[in-house]
Amino acid sequence: MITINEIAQRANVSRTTVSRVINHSGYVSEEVKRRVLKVIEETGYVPSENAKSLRTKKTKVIGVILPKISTETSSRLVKGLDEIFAKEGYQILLANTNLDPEKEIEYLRLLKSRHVDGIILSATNINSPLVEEIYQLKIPFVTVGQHIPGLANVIFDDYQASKDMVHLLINKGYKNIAFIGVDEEDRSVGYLRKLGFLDAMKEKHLPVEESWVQKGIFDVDSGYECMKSIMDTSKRKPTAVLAVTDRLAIGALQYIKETGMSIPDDIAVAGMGASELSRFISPPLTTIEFSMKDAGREAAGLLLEQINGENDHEIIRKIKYRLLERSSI
Amino acid sequence: MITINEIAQRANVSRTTVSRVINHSGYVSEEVKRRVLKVIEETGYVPSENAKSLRTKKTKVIGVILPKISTETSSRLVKGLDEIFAKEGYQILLANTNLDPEKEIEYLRLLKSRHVDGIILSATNINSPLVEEIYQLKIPFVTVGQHIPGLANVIFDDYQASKDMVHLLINKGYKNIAFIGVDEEDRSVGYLRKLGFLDAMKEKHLPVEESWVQKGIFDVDSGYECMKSIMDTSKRKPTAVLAVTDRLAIGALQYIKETGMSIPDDIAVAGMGASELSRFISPPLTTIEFSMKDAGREAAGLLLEQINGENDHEIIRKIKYRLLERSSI
DNA sequence: CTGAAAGCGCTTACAG
DNA sequence: CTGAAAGCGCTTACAG
Repeated sequence: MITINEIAQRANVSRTTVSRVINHSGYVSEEVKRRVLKVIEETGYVPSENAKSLRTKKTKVIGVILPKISTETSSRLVKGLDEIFAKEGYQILLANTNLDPEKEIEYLRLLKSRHVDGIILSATNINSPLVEEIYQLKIPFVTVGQHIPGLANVIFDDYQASKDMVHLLINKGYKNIAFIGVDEEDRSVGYLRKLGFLDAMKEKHLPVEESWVQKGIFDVDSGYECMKSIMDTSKRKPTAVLAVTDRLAIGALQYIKETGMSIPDDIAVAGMGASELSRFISPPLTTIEFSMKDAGREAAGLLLEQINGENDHEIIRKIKYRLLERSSI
Repeated sequence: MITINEIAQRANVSRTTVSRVINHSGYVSEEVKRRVLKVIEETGYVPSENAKSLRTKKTKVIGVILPKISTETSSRLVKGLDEIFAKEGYQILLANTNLDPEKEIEYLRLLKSRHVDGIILSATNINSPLVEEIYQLKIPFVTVGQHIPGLANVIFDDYQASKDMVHLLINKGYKNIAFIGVDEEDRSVGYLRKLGFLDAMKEKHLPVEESWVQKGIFDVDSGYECMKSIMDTSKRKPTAVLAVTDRLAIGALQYIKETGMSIPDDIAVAGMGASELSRFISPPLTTIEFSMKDAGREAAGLLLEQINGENDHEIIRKIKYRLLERSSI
C-alpha cells in the first residue's frame, strides 16, 4: 500500500503539498504540481478514503437499510437512490434486515459506527424501540414507505390509493368486493390499505362479508390460498377481489383460473404495485403504480439537503401514484 | 461524537483498557470490565470503524460492482452474496456501472481507495484495460458471469446450456430454429450462447438461414422487434425460436401471439434465465435456470477464502443449470 | 492486570 | 508558494 508519504518523498516535497495537489486546495506552483502528479501517475497512488474521513468526518457513503434485498420494490428504490447519489459522489452501503426488526436496530448502530453521511430506511414495521434509536442517532436520515413523526418521510398515500381502486371497481359495476391484505403491523400496506378499502365500501353502503377479508403474506402462493379460502368459506361469492400487492393478486388470479372461472366476467381482480408481472400476466392485471424509483430519487434529494444542513424538521413528501386499468377488471 | 477517550476518562482507566474490553483481548479484571461496560452502555458509545480500520487494515466491507442495479439477475446475485457475507460480519458497498465500461475502472479504483477487503465483479463486457486494472489491484477478487484468466471465476457453462436447449428443441421435433442473441462483446451471453446454438445445429446437420439469426438488446421490446424481423424477412419460416434471455423470448412471444399464431403449435419459443416472468407468462416459457443466488453464495465463499489467504490462483467454478421444460415448446 | 507511547494515512490551521 | 506539527479515533507491542 503506497501512501502520501511515499509520494512526498519521491516528488521531493512535503506531504502537505501532495495533499494540496490532490485536493486542489491552496496554492501550489505549476512546476511542483506537475512533479507530484507525475509521481502519482507512475505509482498508481490512490489516497486512502479511510484516513481522509477520519480527519474530515465525511465518508461519502450512505447507508441504506432494506427489508428484503431482492424484491422489485427494493431494487427500484435503490436504483432511484443510486441515480442521485452517484452523481454527487456518494456510494451506497447496503444493509439487509431480512424483515428481522432486531437487525434494523443493529444495522442502525453499525452504520453509525461506520460514520455514513446519512441513512435511508425502507422499513415495513415501525416499532418504538426502532424509533427511539433513530431519534438518538443524530445522523441525516430519511425514511421511505412508512411515516415516522418528526423525521423526513417519503411515502405514498396508501389509504387514498386503496380507496381510489375500490371506487374504480364500483364504477365498473362491481359491488361484492373481497380483499386480500397483509398483517396490519405493516402500517402502510397492511393497515392503511385495508382501511381505505373498508371506508370506501362503507361510504357507498356496500356490505363486506367477513369471509371476504383475508390476510396473507407477501407471495404468490399466499394469494392463491387466500382466494381459495374466500371462495370456500363465502356463502355469497364476491364478484371482484382487491389485493394489496400484485403478487397476492396474481396468486388469486391463478386460483380463479384453475377453477375454470373467467376473469373478469366471473370475478375481477386488482392488485397494487405495478410489478412487471402485472403487465405480462394474462389477463393483464389492473393495479396501482407506486414509483419506487421516484421515491428513491426524492429520498436521496432530501437526504442530501440534510447533509448540507437544510431541512432538519419533519417533512412528508408524498409520491404520486397512478391507477393502471387493464383487462382483469 | 463520543470517543474512546471519553469512555476511558469516565471509567477512570486508560483507553488501552477500554479497547481491550471492547475487543475481548488481553486481560482485564472483572471489576474494571464491568465499570467500562457500564459507561459504554450509558453513553451509547459505538467505536469508530473508520479509525479501527485505519489501524487494522480491515474494513469488513466488500465492494460489489454491478452492470445494472435493478435487474433480477443483479438482485438475486446480491442476495446470494449478502447471505454469506452478512453471516461473517461483512457489509456490501454497491457500485453500479450502468453498463459504462469506464465506470468499471473508476469504481475499481474507488473501492480500492476505500480499502474494501475484497471485490466482486459482475461484468458483461470484459476489455483489456479493465483486466489490466484488475491485475494491478492486489485485492481479493472474484468475477461472476464472465471468465477472466488467472483469477477466481464463478461462471455458467453458457455454451453447453445453449446447446442443451437446442437439443431439447430438436428432440421435440423442431428443425427450423431461429435465434435471437445479443452483442458478442458480451462473451458469455452474446458469443458463447450463439456459438452453442450454431454448433448444435451444425452437428445435427440442420441448416440455419441467415435471416433466422437476429441480434437484440436486453429488453422485451427488442425481442418483439427481432421476432418481427425474423418473420418479415424469412422466406422459409422457422418453427421454433431460441432467445438468449427470457425478456427477449417474451418479446418474441408477444409478437407471435399478436399475429394470431399459436404457441407452440405454429412456433415454439424458448428463453434463458428463468425469470419470474417466464413462469407466469402464458404459455409458460421453456427456459434455463441459472441460479444467480447460488453463484452469489459461491462467489462470496471464494472471496472469503482469498481474504483468509487461501486460493490465490486461478479458479473456475461452474454453477449448475437446469432446463425448465414448459408448454411454450 | 494496566497504561504510556507510537503509529495507521490523511488534512488543516499556523508560520514563514 | 511551501512545510512542520498537531490531531482525527483507534490498536498494539512494550514495559511494568
